[in-house]
Amino acid sequence: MIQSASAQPVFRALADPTRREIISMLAAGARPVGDITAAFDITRPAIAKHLRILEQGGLITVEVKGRERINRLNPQALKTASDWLNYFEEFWDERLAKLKQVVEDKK
Amino acid sequence: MIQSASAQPVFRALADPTRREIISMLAAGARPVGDITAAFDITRPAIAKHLRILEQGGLITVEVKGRERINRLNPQALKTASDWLNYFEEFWDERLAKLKQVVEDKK
DNA sequence: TTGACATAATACCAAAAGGTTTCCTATAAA
DNA sequence: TTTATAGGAAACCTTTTGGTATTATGTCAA
Repeated sequence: MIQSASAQPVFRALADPTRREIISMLAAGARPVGDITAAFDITRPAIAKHLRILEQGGLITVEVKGRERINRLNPQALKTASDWLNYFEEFWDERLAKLKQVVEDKK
Repeated sequence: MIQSASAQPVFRALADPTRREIISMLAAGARPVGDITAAFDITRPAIAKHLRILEQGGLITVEVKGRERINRLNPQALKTASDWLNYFEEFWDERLAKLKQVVEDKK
């Protein structure tokens, strides 16, 4: 299969539940670091580390605005992971699997 | 959003590149531990650990057959991760985003 | 029944991950 | 022009991760 070269930082970013929650949060709108920190029980430096990993995976972009850093979801990066998984769609989708079977039987 | 309770072991399993390669390999057919080990540059115990993590994530099932352990892909588990990601589809799919815009404008 | 084979189990190690506290810097506001 | 606010940076700690080597176990085959 075509193994996307940039899949690793994306899957790495998605591996942590806190980071996935941050993604869900940012889907509702861009937020500064402080807002995000307020929604969790961990310290700001911990959130900052998660944000950096999300940024490395291309999942968020950061816009510096005065003394704030606005974190914005970049959903295109999620597509990288989705594409990888969807390659296996034929294996889990029964309809597709049966169609495949019919096609192969006709050969 | 509906946060699937079982998403964590799946995303955890997907986080490692070796494990994703194993998944790709098993998509072509079930394989015993030795076969999988032969395809990588790491030792059998290392592969065995990866397989256990894949099993914990529900991504593979294991069938003991004599002295062999046949590892079989369980693609349904991949769907768990895919579903999570597809929740955000509207954010990355321009067509959908525009449709959403039209619907919201009509309100 | 005696090897050879497929794999598990255990003990161990180094590095990475996830967190904390403390201190520093830049911007906004009084 | 102080002072409060938003956030970064560094140092440190503990647990998890990904790997190793070694030893043990059950099964097939000569």
